[in-house]
Amino acid sequence: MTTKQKLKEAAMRLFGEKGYDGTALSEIAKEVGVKTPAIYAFYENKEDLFMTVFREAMDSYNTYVQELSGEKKKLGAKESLRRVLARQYEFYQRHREESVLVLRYVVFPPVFLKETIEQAFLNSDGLLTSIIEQFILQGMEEGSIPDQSLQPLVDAFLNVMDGLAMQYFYYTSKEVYERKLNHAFDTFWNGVSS
Amino acid sequence: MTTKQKLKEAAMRLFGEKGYDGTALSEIAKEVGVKTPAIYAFYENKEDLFMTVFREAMDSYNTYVQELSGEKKKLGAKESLRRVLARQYEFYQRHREESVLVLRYVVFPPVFLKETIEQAFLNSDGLLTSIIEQFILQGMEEGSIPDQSLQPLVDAFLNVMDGLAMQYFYYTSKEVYERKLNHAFDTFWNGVSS
Amino acid sequence: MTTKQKLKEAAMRLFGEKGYDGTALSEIAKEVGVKTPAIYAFYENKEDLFMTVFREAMDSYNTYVQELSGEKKKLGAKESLRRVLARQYEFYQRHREESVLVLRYVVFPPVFLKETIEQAFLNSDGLLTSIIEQFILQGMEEGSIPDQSLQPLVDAFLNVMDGLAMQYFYYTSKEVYERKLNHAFDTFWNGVSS
Amino acid sequence: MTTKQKLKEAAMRLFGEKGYDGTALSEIAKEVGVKTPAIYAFYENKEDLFMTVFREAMDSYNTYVQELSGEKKKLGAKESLRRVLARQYEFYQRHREESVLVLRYVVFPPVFLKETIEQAFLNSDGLLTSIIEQFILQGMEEGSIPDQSLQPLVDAFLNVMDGLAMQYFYYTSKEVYERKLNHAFDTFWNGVSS
DNA sequence: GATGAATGAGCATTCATTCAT
DNA sequence: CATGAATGAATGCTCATTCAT
Repeated sequence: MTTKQKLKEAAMRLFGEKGYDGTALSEIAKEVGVKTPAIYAFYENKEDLFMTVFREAMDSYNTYVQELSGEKKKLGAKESLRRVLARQYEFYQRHREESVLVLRYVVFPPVFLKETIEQAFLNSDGLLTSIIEQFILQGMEEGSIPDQSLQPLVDAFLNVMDGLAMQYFYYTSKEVYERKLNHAFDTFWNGVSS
Repeated sequence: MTTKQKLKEAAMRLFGEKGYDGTALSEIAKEVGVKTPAIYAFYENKEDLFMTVFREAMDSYNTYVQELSGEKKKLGAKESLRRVLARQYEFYQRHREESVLVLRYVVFPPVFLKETIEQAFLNSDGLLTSIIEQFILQGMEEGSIPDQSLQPLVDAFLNVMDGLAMQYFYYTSKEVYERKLNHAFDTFWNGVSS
Repeated sequence: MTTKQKLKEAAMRLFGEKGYDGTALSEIAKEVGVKTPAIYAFYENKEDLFMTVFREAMDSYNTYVQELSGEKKKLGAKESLRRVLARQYEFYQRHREESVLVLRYVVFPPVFLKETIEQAFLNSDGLLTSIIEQFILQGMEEGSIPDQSLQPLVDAFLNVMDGLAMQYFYYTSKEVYERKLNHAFDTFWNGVSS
Repeated sequence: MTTKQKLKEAAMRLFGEKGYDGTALSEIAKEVGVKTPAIYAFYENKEDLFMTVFREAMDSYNTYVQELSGEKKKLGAKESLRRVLARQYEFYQRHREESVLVLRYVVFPPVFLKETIEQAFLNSDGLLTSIIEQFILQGMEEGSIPDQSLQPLVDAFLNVMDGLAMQYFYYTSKEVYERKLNHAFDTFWNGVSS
């Protein structure tokens, strides 16, 4: 793997773990086995490295989420919605570094990123919203969800997702997390389908 | 107000907004109208100042939550649970700085705080759990919640709370947030009570 | 003498000798017997230190020049003009560091100083011009200088001064310099008075 | 034009404008449209590039001056001397970059150049002196200059030249400069011929 | 309590230079 | 010839911290 790629990965992990200000370029370089100035052969400066890495993580998350919409017809609404949570969980597990980074900086953006990130977040949020809407509409068509206005259900589901996002990062136990995921979803579905 | 108090407040806000590493003692001092070394008259060092401030924020949050349990008998279970969310929201609004700080460092603790914070969090979490349990039991006694095992409902409710916590910090609009809060709770209660 | 003062003097000499870019703050600090960051207790940054020092040198030169005009009546025009050169020479000798600095940066200003310096130079130049004018007028009144238009003589005298300024810095020998000064002035006066 | 030649020209301009320490090799390379290490194919290091360029500028100036001596018989002494100034002026205009460089580093040589430059300067100065001497002697033979010792007149003329050199770099206006040149020379000639 | 002076440690960044390709 | 990758050395600057006053 190229030095540039390795720098990106080290940066991803360290920026995620210790934050932008808490991560020295020298640490990133050291992890890659290179001296600090070598970074400047690939990135303009610390901010550039961070932004590159952050954008990539964000894109990776968005792509992951977007792929859900391709599968809508195969499953019932309930299973589709559960799959959304499962997929989010899968992303956290397979791309832990990206997840941490995205979550961290979406909730606590450094000043110089605030605007860019809000933009990116609204984008991603809108995408997700429309996917959820489709699944819920599907549920109404199927009859598994009674006819009612859409927004409350979408809001509730997004709330479940956000709650699970936070919990993923402070409940380290797989079992506990999966239990919480199931309980949250079951209660949600109960509320939606009755 | 004493310098010490003023330092605590400035530190609270700045540590919350810009993070531990992103906040220089000189900034805190400047906000208070004092030179940096003056801080050392009250706090051993940066870490000490941070810990003091963090602990206080955490305590403030815990106290706020704890006060809920005193009121259990006056209201029905549904209203009591809704009040929990309302109270959390109230805390965010009245003590925005404390909220940001607690949320930020519970989810992303700096290395030197990891252990302390996990302890504190488990504590707070346990407290909250038992309060929620009581309200749900009350609901079962009242008949507003069908008999069933407790944990799923508690997990679901805590998840609603966590979701709302995150959302408070990235949806800045009051109206949007309140809508999301109501929709999340209504769906939860629908799922729980049916 | 205070550290601040000592810093200024070291900066004056080093900036004059080795230029702005050729002088590291660490050198200045070292000469004063202090570590580099101590500089920041007194000056905002390198540019600030330089500007302070430069402005002071410029002021010092201007003051020196200005003092000439107070003495006009005591001497004949010829002696007064010769005294201007003598006084400039005296300034170079007594304030060698200031001289070098002023000359260096008036002729070769760094980009960030161009404007400020041009301003300061025009100021100083105007001052000097009017002093020379007075002495020449005095010469005409006395009859030592034939009536004629002023500007050619002023231009010629200022040119003598500029030439001597340059020569001071590349002819290190006192004797040679003084000879050149006398020859230049004598020829000038010959040209002016005939 | 060859890369080597282009490098020399870029170096000439940049070293003249911003000084040796203020000019990065990368800037020079960028102006030529080449990467920094390419420079090392032609020059041993920065110093070598600088010295090459400086020597060339110095030679160019010397050659220019030397060419004056070939023409001595065609004109009267006065016109010949005026031509020296005109030619110097012409050189400044046609070879502005070279002029700046020569002037800058003759007056303010960097440490590593001091010796070389003093040598070169004395050489050039001697050359110029002997040319001026010839013209003045010619004037005496012609009778346009009264018999007298040579040195004062040579010194005075060189002073005029030096003054004009300095002024060329801080009076940007062509008209002003030409006026100053004429006034300086006329006064000089007046002084010399009477 | 509070401050001015000072510092050690560290950081982002620049730059001249090297070397394999 | 020219470049990409890499580095050692240095630079300006920041920051937490100390200490005498």
